[in-house]
Amino acid sequence: MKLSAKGQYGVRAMVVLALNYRAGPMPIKEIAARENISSQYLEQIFLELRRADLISSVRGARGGYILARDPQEIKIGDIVRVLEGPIAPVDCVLEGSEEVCERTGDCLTRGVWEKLRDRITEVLDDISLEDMISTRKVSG
Amino acid sequence: MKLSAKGQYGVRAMVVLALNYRAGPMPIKEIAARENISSQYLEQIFLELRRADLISSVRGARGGYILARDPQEIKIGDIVRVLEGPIAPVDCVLEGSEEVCERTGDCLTRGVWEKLRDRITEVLDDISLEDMISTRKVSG
DNA sequence: TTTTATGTTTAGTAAATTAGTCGGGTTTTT
DNA sequence: AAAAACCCGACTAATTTACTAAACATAAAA
Repeated sequence: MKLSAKGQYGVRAMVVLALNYRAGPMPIKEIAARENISSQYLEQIFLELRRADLISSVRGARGGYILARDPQEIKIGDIVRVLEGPIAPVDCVLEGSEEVCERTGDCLTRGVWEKLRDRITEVLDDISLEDMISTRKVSG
Repeated sequence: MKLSAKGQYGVRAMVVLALNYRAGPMPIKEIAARENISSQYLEQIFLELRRADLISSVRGARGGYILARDPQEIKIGDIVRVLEGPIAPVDCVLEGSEEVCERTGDCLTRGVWEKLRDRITEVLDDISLEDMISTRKVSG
């Protein structure tokens, strides 16, 4: 039930981009230094985020990365799904796919995992980057 | 954000014990066969669950395992914590410990993870084994 | 136009974790 | 005594994680 370092790094880096939004592209090295992340590892993360159209890149000198859209349009869930895959506590309740295991029908555990998945999704899809940078404390 | 196989196996095995509650001890091999789990791996899992006082064992011929208390007294969260450790999407918001990272105060991501941890905890601590075996569908 | 700053991409890899297996115990009941 | 069950430590193969290396492509500035 843990987010991987990759997911955490991704969210932190996206928050930095959100803080820098409208100030032009920000080079990966600057973000990596600020957040104490290996810049080469962050490159790989940004590659995935770019392919998912959450950020866009500007090449060449004075280039860097920018959010692909406004901070309030990007939810934490969007970032997590790109970097960690579909949200689901167990594989048999993967979001999107209606795939089920052979024991469906008499599977007594499925209900809990679905409920858990839905609550996790609710939280992650409710909070945007804008929310994170505009409030010091997200109401519990 | 996935439960490990160990955690899933543990919950499934505990559900079987709940179904068998009051019918005397149930041998590990029977549970393992029924749930398609390696019985030697299940032994390791049961060892942890027993040490955590969630189940108790009866040795000798016709022995086996029984829930240590009533099914409604055992929450899914209890099982998950034993097998997966404290519930937390990221280490800096581990439940119980007030441990914080060096960036506390100006950490913008912390709030989301706390909220997420609390929602996960709510779900897992709300559902008991009794709930799982008495309802086919847990209301979403 | 050369230099340099930056992003792009593929490949590799060491450490950790996971998900078990193996092989023997010991204990208790029949 | 024998059978049925639990107890336990060591080992391991596969997978995942978290990077590193290195070369290349592109764009801007000098």
